[in-house]
Amino acid sequence: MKETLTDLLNDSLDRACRDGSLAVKTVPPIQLDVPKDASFGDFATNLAMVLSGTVKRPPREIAKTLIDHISDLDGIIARCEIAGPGFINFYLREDYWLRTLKEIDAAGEAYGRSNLGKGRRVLIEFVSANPTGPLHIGHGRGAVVGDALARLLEAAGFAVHREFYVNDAGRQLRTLGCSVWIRYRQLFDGSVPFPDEDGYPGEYVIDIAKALQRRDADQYLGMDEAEAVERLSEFAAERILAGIRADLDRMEIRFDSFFSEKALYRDEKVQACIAELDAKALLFREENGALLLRTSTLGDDKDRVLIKGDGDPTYFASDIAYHRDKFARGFEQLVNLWGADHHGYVPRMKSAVQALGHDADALRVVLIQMVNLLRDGKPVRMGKRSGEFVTLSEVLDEVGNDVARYFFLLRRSDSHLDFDLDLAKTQSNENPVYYVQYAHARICSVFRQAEERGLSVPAAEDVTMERLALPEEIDLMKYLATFPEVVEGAAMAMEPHRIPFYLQELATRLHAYYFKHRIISDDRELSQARLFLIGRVRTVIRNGLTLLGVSAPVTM
RNA sequence: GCGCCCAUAGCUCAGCUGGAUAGAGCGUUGGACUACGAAUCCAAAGGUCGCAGGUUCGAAUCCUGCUGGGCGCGCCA
Repeated sequence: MKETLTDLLNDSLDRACRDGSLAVKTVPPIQLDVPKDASFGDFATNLAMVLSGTVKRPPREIAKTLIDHISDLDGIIARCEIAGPGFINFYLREDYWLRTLKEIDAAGEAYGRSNLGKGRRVLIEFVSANPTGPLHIGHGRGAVVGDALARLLEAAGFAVHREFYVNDAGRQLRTLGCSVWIRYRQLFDGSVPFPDEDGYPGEYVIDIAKALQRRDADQYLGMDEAEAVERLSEFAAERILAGIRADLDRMEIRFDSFFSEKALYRDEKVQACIAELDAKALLFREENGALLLRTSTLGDDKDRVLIKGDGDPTYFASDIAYHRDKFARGFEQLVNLWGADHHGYVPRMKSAVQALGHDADALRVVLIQMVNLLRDGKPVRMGKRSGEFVTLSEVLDEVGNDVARYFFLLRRSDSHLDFDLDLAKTQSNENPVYYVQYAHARICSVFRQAEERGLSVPAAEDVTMERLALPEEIDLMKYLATFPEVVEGAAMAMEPHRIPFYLQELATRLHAYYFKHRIISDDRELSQARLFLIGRVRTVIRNGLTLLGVSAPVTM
């Protein structure tokens, strides 16, 4: 309906220009807002104020002209008012909102979806945790936000591909191999020392060594160290990756592909990428033999090394090759979720994207800030190398998937998050998760009640919807009508947290309505109308929760 | 030293591309179940939107400077 009004305004502006009442050369984008204060109408526009600069006439006068030129053929506007410095406030006919209910009824699960993305292919890369240890809570946040974002983009009409980048080529993996190697030998000879630095001390490494011993006994002991470390690191990475997949599976996060860094080298894609950049004359060599990319001309602070003086490629080189491959696979828009501590890497990667011949905006990076795990109000220490971190799977054991997901999605992803384990575990009103779920369960309960009393809800066209005229009812309908815009906005801004906020507000309105008015009464016609209304609320809550990957329970 | 992010109620945070009297949850205080689930609802108290300038019809939002906090600045990954 926002579009309908926008059209009406555009039309009015057009008409006013033609008959000479307004001299506007360039039409500004029309902005329509839902005012915070309901007394300012259902929608308001600042159009007159925006125009007053170019037209050189007082805003209120322009507003008057615009209103006079509106032709509301469908009769959706009850009245318009000029307010304050020159706002035009629109008051829609109340029965107009009944259309929203029919719309939701007709669309069902599809209500809120749009074709904004026009099927454009998007690759969203997230988690991408190194296969050197189990996922921790920070990874969990990235995983959940990435998944919700993917769902949002799908809802907005994009063709989304979810990818996990596996860093299986770097030094970290070798370090892991060494750690397992030492733990493995310790199983046979307790005097073998574990290094103070440069190793993964975690308990899970010992488990891996034991598993290796169970499978292959002592067959690595006599092996050449380099070869043993190589084979052990592979074994360990596979095993850890399997654990990561199990965690993701548990959160119902599925990837379309796992992309191996090692494969980039194996398939000589890094070399091909460097050759392409070289052909574009974007590379230069320094005295010591290092090869650099001229990123400084593309928005980065300085030029970056692709091949080191010793001949080895940098991580940056393989990363460029990786992104080149993403484009080569036909994705027009790339979305990366990175830990916020990598923010300095963003301009570098964007300049690389430009070097490959794409627009800098073809890559969008969503930064995920740190998570502080709190227990008893105190932060739980989680040194990466201390080995005593709390794993994601332990957190899931404690609080469950719904709660974990909701907590992660409750804040903007680029701000710090305190994850309060005690709060997350309380099954009470202090826990925000249940508020929305309860609204859904409550509606389901009313429907069960209705059924018991032999009350069924007829098809939309047989419901006497005009019986819905209470302020709380109109209010609910208006709010339901904004859901598609909220989804679109959240998708385009890549801010999933807007959805929980919307749902919370919707639940508030539902609870308030429920408390004040009876749904089921002796008035059969009224009862059916009200059931129809809360049925649509249920649809929207369910659709919203689905976008978050949180369940919508029928009972609690 | 340079760069990025943040600063809003006692606490945790929203505030949609600048819009009208800055919102929510928790906490505090006081109310509401013989009717559809009280995991709920209603009400009150609580703010110099870090500070100082600037841009304009209009600024929590944009610009500059400052203060305070987080994080980056490898031929590491």
